[in-house]
Amino acid sequence: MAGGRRYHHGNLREALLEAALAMIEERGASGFTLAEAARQAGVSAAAPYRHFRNRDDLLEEIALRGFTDFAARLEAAFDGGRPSPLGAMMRLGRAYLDFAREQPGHYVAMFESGVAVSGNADLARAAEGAYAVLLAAAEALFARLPADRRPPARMVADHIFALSHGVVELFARRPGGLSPIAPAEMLESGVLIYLRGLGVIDP
Amino acid sequence: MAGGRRYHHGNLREALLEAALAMIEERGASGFTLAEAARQAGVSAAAPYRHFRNRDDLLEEIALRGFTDFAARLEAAFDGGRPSPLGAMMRLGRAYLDFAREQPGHYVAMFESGVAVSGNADLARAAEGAYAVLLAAAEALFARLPADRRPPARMVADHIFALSHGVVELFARRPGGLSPIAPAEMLESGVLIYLRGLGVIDP
DNA sequence: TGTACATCAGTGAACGCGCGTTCACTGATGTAC
DNA sequence: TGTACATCAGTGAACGCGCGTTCACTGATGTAC
Repeated sequence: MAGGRRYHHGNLREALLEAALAMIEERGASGFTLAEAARQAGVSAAAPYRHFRNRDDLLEEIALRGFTDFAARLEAAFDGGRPSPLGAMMRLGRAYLDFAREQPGHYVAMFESGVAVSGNADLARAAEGAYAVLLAAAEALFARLPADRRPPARMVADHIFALSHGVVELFARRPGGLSPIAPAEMLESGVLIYLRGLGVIDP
Repeated sequence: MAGGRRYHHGNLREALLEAALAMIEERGASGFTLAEAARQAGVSAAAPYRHFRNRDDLLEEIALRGFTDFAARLEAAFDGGRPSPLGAMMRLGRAYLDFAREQPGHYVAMFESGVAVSGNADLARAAEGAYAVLLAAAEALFARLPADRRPPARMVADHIFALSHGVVELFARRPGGLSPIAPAEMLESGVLIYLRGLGVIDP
């Protein structure tokens, strides 16, 4: 950026995260190496250890940022369930796919890297934050039903989570696409049919 | 097995596949190495090259066998849609989860290893065979509907495929389980709600 | 039944490679006075 | 404004490691006669 190589990089931590992210996008979680990230940032192989305990530490930081951004996007899409819980749920689905498409490296770090979410309190908190939005969206759908006729919100959140993840993994990330149906369309129709089955939408 | 080390292994190809499978189950697709597989089979690191062109070749063979077994299990579960297409579809869901649980190494090689299905004709054929069963099961559901009221079978097959895969990835393979709901129960309820939304089941 | 020989499935050594990580070090920065 | 010094963020060399793959080779097997 600022011309010649200076002894101090100035922003090495961020540069390493960025380089790692690009490598994960291109070659998957196991295709990322600290050595290569250092090389791309223009520093020695030892430099990253001033900013991260080890390789896993950097990977977890990427997953953490991913979950944080993910939760924020879902939260924004949900928007308190306004104007209608159904509309909010459909926005959530779109936001899910948008995130997976726009932040593929983060998505991989979060869900395909084998990172132990439960072994890192910050990570677990951030992941739960994202799940909480899904749960709130499910609950909002049933707010006007009599309490004894509400489906379990957790189950509904899990179903929609699973469907979304499945669409991403099987249909959104393949080169060319395994199916002629566009992922966004596929998730939208799937969720609509599912919600009709729940009795939330009239046939 | 038969006592001392003989010069000829006798069944090296199978032994390597088995060792690789076990490594994939334990450490994921990227955690498998030819060198370690050879070690476990008790042969030199060069021996595998008498049976496989390279590392990818072995991985593809595992994925191929996985898809073949998978298709056969789905076919058996579908059983021509007897006695009812609905019952057959539910059996298909159970067979999907059973396969993922009983053959985790194969499942990983098939869906998480980055193996290029489209780059290997045999593999592509086997994968299509499995998908064809799902498609047939979807079509069978609508056989008695008037043709102009049938949902697109491909879409339905894709939805159910995505939901199944999502359940496996998010809820079936985690230690302890991310959700208190058992995967089998979760997939079953999800498919039932979805099919009700399609109008295939009465409310 | 015995022998010659082609074929096959192994060996062992070597190649080049890149990785994660540690260590004692040093150049740059910023703070106290 | 100037200087001493602590702290910080780099370096470069080295460690031990394991991997995929190739090569010329050799021991075992099985077939033809």
